[in-house]
Formats: sequence, C-alpha cells, structure tokens
Amino acid sequence: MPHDAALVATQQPCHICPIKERAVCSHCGGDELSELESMKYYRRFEAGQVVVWAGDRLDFVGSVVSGMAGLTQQLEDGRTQMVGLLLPSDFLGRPGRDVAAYTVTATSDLLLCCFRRKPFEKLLIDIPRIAGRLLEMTLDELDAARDWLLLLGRKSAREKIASLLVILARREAALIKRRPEGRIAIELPLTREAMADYLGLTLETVSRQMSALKREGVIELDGKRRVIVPSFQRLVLESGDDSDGGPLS
Amino acid sequence: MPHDAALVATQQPCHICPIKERAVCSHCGGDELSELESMKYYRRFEAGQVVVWAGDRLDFVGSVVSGMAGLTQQLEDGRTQMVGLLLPSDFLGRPGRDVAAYTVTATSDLLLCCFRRKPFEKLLIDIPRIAGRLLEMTLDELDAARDWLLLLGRKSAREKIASLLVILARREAALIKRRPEGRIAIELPLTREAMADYLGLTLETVSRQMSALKREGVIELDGKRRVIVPSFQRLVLESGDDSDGGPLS
DNA sequence: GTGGCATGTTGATCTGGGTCAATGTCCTGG
DNA sequence: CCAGGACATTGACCCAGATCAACATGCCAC
Repeated sequence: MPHDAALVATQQPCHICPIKERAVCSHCGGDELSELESMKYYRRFEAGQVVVWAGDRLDFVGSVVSGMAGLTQQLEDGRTQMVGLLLPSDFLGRPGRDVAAYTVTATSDLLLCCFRRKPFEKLLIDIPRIAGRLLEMTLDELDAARDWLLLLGRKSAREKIASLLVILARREAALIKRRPEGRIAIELPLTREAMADYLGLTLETVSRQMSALKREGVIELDGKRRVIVPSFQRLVLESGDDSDGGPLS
Repeated sequence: MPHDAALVATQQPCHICPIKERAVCSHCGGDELSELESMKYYRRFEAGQVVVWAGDRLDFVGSVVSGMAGLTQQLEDGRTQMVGLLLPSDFLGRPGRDVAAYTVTATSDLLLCCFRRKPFEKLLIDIPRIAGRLLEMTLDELDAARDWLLLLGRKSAREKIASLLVILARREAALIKRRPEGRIAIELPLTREAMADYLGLTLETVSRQMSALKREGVIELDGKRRVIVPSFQRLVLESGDDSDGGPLS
C-alpha cells in the first residue's frame, strides 16, 4: 500500500503561502521569514501513502500546507485508533525527539513544508517567536485532544459523526477566517474506515449513521467524499455540545 | 459540595521541594529560582473541593506539589468526562488565557505552588528556560492525551482499569526515578465515579471490573483506595499495550 | 451506640454498537 | 466493453457494558 518515496515539489514563496497566518512561522517577520525560507523544502505524498511509521527515525519537522494526514496508534492485536488529525497549518513532528511516536498517513494528497529537525531545533532557541508560536499551537492541540476525549468517552455514534463534520467545517472555515453557518459544503477526505478510526467506531457503524443522518435530512451526500449540510446549526445540535466553537483565533 | 475558600499554606523553600526535578521550574538555576521563590505562594484544597469552574476567571497558574486533581468536561445533559489528571509536578492553567476551559476538582487533598498569571506570563518571555520546559511538558501531556484517546476509543473495560492502574503506578514511580516491577502498591485517590469519568465507563462497570481483577488475583484491595499488585508485569499484560513505558525521563 | 449520608458492590435486564456476511457502486486498466 | 479490486452499504444476530434497582459498608455527628 505505501508508495515508494515522497516526491519533492516545487516551492512557493512564503508571502503567498496559504497557511502563513496560522502555521509555526506565523509570528515571524522579515529577516526571520527569509531565514526560514532559505531552509524550507516541500514534500508531497499521495493519498494513502505513509509519511512515517511509528518507531522509525524522523529527521524532519514540518507544516501541512494542503491535504490531510492522520496520526495513528495501534494495540498489538491490530485495533487502531487515530490520535491526531493534521489539517493545513498543523505541525508534524516533535522537536527533541528523533523517533516517530505515531504512524503518520496521508488521508488525501498531502503537501508538507519541511525543515530538517536539527537546524529547526536551533531556530527554536534563536528565535523565541517560533518557540512561542509552537507552544501556543501545542496548547491548542491539547485542547482539541481534550474535546476528542469527551467525544470518545461519552458521545453516541450519531453525535460522534456529527461532531467530526462540525470540526472539519470549522477548521475549513477558520483558514479563511470565517465561521460556518446556514447551508455549507464539507470536504471529507477520509474513507469510512479512517472516520471509524478517528471516532472509535467500526466502519459499518459509521456507514449506518451517515445513512441515518442523510435519511433524516441533516446531511446530503455529493459523492462519497463531499457532504452538504443544509443547516449548520442543526448539525451542531446533533453533535451534542452546544458550544459556539470559541473565538475566531 | 464545593467548600468555601482555598487555604493558604505555609511555604517550603524550593531546594527541598518534592517536585523540583520535574515541574516547570526544573530547568532553572540560582537566580531564576530565587526570582520564582519570591513570587510563589501555596494554596491548599481539600478532597472534593472545586479549584475552578469551567468558564470562571482564572488569574493564577501553578504546579501540583502533592495530591491529585481532575480536569473535567461536560455535555449539557450532564454526561461527564475527565480530560486531564493532574499529578504532582503537573502544571495547571494556560498562559495567555484568563478563563478556565475545564472544571478543576481536587480528587484528594491538594497542594498547589502558584504564581499570579500576569507576572508568570512575563517570566515566560524573560526566562526562556521556563518557556522551554513548559513546551516540553505540554508536548508530554499531548502524548499522554493521545494514549488516552487509544484507551477510550479501543480498549475494553478491563483493559481500561488495568491501564489506569499502570499509569498511576508509573507516575508514582517516576517521581522517585524508579520503574515499577514485581509486587507494588498503588495509591488510588479516586472514587469509583472519578475512575469511571476518567475511563469513559459507568461506576458500576468500574466496580465490577475491579472485583473481577481481584477475584482473578491480578490485584488485591487494601481498603477502597489502595491497591496491591502482586505482579506488575501481569497488570501491564492486562492493560492491552505491551509498551515498556518509555524512557525514564 | 444509632441515624443518616456518601460511597461501593452486586444482580437482573436492556440496548447500542460490534461482528459476520452478502451485496452494491465506483474506478481503472486492458 | 468488461473484469477486478477498493470502497461503501445493508441486513441479521450477538454481546459488552449501560441502566435500574437493591443492598452493603464505613464514617461522622449527635
């Protein structure tokens, strides 16, 4: 299943980068940005390709520019749980750690903006803005993980599905600094199996609940990988928590 | 249920602090440490007391010196999930955020070493060692949250209980830089209900599984809140994952 | 002591989601 | 155009853990 090697892609200048407002580099100005620009390189992965296996050496860190990847953990008997979902602007890899703790798989075609790990660790010391932004992002990720704990521990299958759709809609909207409402479309670059691994369900249950939500008019399907939501409010209601999604940070 | 006010406790000097090797302050030396020492103050909470409610203003941050606290999240209909377990040396509060995102409850008598939030945020800028250590701790917490996702998403009730005991044993041992093995005792400063909230189960299921593990000799109970484990290896086996618990960091 | 309350255990029953299995729907390559 | 494989849907049945309920234990206040 895993393809051969990652492809190197043509580089884009930072000032037209779609994630420049939210990635690790987002607090950097002129000089710092040109230093980063001189160090960065792109890597591309096809949907389904494995970026790293848990336990393998990982000598780079990077940001998701476009596409989506899942971090995945397994019990010896094969039970699989997704433990991280990397969307555009999210950070991959852990400074100070040379071995990947989780298997990373591209769930859709994926473009990464990478730095070799060692030089990046030096930047963390030299440029406090980067370390500061990374701390902020890590704290955000921890908050997201905690919402996810609530989802896995206490929500019903239907609420889980609705919650996932809400999360994807919010993340998609945040990139263009908007807040989802009314009738919206959600890109769903995940197989039913990947959704099941994210939600702690089986793929059959995911399929059944998707059908049920469709039958009841909460969602419409446009192909398998695109969902139309007639009323975002209704979807949020189905997700169990009525929080408004917090500030537009 | 929540008691009146938090008690201020007599302060201990940093050099005899039981968590000095692992807390946010652990990378600090002479001058930095005396600066911290001049700013710190202790707060004590009794078992069951609420430290902050989600949504309330929180003007301090701090480290758990002794005892244990749970971070808790709720759906409107009352379903509750613990989303963080604060053990000695763990950090409470988020720099840059003035409102608590989660309800924090002392699950046993709790001693906190606190700093007012604003001055602490200044320290994060002035003393990079502190920011660095906080990043490291946050990354560790994120890893722990990810193991917890696997637990909630994919483990059976019995594996969940065993996993919780393993986690507590490892954390207790780490404080004195040891690794648990053979016959050990585990302090369990949690009610069955708190355990259930941690594990995404009902308290009845927790009770039943504890009884089952006892019946089969995996654990012995010494009162309700102390567990004797005849063979730590056996317990790890029951927990589902056979990882060795990683390096003694 | 004894009454009352929090906490914990155990039993009987129910059910949401898992498991196993068949079938459907695209794609893609020849 | 058709064959084959990945992905998805649907049905029938089952079981781990939830729910509802009774009872046990310990502890403090009086």
